[in-house]
Amino acid sequence: MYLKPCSEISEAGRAADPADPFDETGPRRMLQRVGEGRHLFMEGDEAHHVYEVQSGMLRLSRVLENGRRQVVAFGLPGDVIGFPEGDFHHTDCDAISDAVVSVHRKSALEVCVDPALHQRLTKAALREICAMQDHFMMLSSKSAAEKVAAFLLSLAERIGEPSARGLRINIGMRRVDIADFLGLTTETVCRTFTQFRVDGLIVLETAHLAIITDLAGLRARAEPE
Amino acid sequence: MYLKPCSEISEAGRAADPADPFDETGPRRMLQRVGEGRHLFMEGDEAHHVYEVQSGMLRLSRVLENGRRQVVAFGLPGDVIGFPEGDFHHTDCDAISDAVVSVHRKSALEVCVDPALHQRLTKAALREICAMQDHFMMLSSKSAAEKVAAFLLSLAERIGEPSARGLRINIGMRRVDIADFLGLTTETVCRTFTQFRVDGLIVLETAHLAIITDLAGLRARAEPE
DNA sequence: CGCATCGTTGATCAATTTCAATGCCGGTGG
DNA sequence: CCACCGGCATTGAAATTGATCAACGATGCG
Repeated sequence: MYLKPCSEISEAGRAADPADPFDETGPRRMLQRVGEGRHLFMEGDEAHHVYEVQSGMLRLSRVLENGRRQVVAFGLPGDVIGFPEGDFHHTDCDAISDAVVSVHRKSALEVCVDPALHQRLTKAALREICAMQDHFMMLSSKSAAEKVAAFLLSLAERIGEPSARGLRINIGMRRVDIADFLGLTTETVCRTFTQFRVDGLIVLETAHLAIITDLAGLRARAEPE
Repeated sequence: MYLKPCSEISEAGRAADPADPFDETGPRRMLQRVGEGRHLFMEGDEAHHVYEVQSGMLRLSRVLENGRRQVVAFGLPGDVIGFPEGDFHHTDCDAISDAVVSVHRKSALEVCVDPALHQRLTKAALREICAMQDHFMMLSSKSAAEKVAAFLLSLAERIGEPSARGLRINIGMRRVDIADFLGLTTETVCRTFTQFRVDGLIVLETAHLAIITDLAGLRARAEPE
């Protein structure tokens, strides 16, 4: 069982209501903290806001009745999350690590009272569509090695930091999140990490701190043959 | 090889330029025909328009260098397709069957000169995001049977017509399209159709005309266990 | 009628899932 | 301070599934 049933989480697991966000830079910038493990919203919730991730990492996922889970996306700083469909959210969203998001009324997507914000959100929606198409390519990649390599590379592109030994990645999510994101099992993700490690493509300082030591080699693994 | 290389298609495979669409109901409604097999746009093309499908069926896909293909979505009547990212299209789009689309300037997504249209397109973009999340669930479904069942059900929901023997579906796309949409091979799609047929869930009048004779049974196959 | 394209079926094989056990680490309480 | 516990990561062996390779059938078109 990946997630507790909704009833158990109830209000306890929720982040504080955005009605009382802490406010850093004036009314234009309503911020909200989301503690690790807390839900920002859940599938079926009425959608009042969209969110821009400022810091931390969030996880967007859908859960099937039987407990199977698909991680739809990870929300990293700069991402806009919580695009509604109709008046409801269609995914769960919870924080993998303590996060701060800025809150915008959903209506900012529809009407042009704040043209700059509106355009930013619209562009984000289009970027999201494109990113999801990229994700399709990852999901349909036939082999586990291709998926995991592509995943690491996309993560490196977003949050990789150059270091002495190579590109350093702070992998915030757990193996099961990666597995559910890529349509694999945790075991397969693990084995693939190990394979990359013994092949000298990456170094795992800890399970969540990876260094890409052979970028070209990893890129090669992201493609067939 | 699924698709001819770009060079072979060149301009010959393209639909007529939208600069000269036929016009049925005045300037607000610029229509464009896309003959079967013709491309509406290709990955990397500069994006000037977005399109609303009026009739026919289109296919949105991405092709990897090695010829592997992922069908990102099918464009059915009512769908809006061609959402750009930056100034470019990030998928190919071609017609599976003769299609008619109405053409809107890309800018209609950004500025609110025509609020009704703008809102319609924005809603379509959000719907698209949600639909892609549904597609993720299908792609990550572990078994081929689940994928194909879910695919048939979603198709039935969109274009199914009640008939004496059950819900009738005109499957416009070929097996290879379904396979590339679901991350399977044509052989596996075939075998799964056959399995559903011998199990009495569907009847195949022709390869492209299916009737769901046991909706509940098919729904059961779309889920694990 | 023959060719080309697509759909179907069969047999084999490789890959990943599954099931199971062990290791690792941080937190907690005696 | 140390032992224990729970969650997560890792590894191993077996079982299942879908890909692959190959052949054949159906259908439409010149």
